Amino acid sequence: MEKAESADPQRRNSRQRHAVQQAIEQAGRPLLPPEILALAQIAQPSLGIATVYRNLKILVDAGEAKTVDLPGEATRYESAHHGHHHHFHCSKCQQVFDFHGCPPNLDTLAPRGFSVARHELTLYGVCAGCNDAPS
Amino acid sequence: MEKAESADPQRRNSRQRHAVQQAIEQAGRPLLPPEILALAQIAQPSLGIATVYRNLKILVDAGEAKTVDLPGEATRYESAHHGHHHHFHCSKCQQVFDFHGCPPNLDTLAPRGFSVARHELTLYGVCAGCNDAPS
DNA sequence: GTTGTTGCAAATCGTTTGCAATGAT
DNA sequence: ATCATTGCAAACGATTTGCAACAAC
Repeated sequence: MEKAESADPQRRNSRQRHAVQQAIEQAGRPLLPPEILALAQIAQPSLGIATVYRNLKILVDAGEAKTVDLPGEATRYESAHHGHHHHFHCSKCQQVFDFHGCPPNLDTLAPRGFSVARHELTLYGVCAGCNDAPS
Repeated sequence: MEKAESADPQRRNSRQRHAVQQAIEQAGRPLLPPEILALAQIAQPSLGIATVYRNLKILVDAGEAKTVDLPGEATRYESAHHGHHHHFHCSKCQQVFDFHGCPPNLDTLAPRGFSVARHELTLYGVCAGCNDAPS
């Protein structure tokens, strides 16, 4: 029910965490945990999925990574260092694209008394590639 | 991986499906499956959670209901007949609120060549109630 | 009577956690 | 040496599915 800020432990530089971070840092798109596992295992073959999840949580808490949630899909993770952007989900190829820029004055949309800290915008439609494609 | 449009069966008017639909139709906010179960069980006490899920899927496919996905939370369901709106997620009380109105020209944000059919906007912050509350 | 639908329990999927072993400081 | 971190397997919560009984047409 709560965030539990209880004195976080000292962080150590594990090879595993580094491998996980590298994976999401180098990917240009949001990755699923199994994809991250596969990528990170290139550097750390013994890596397990539980450790991937543990480190993803740590990285997200540390502001190094962000979660990307699309309806009906498992949570993806992406670097938090790739600037502010949003996602476009192509209904044809099911791929997720980044796009930059976002509407101004989003905070004025919330009901009075509400304070807006963050927003998430996702566009759905057909990407350029699929718009071209025969069918 | 695919939607499977394979000749859907004839639908019959089961009391259970009706109860599920009534529940989401009458709620003014997105509901969790267990909440829907509880509401629908008022009319159909024998109703089980599996049937709730089965009917939610049917209703969503039929365009009667919509899913509301928030990061880290289970999927909620709401009526598709309550007009266009977006969601505000309070980081304190974890409740989800509807708000109407949305930014103009959202379609111009997508990269060139992309066609925007739909959009989803979620604001995160603290709701009026929690902003007032002592702590 | 046919066949969509139900309820239950078991199964599945994504994610988390207990624990003893391991590694970074 | 200390204590964060790991790998594995078991546990977990949300959702799905097999199946025999049931109900809508």
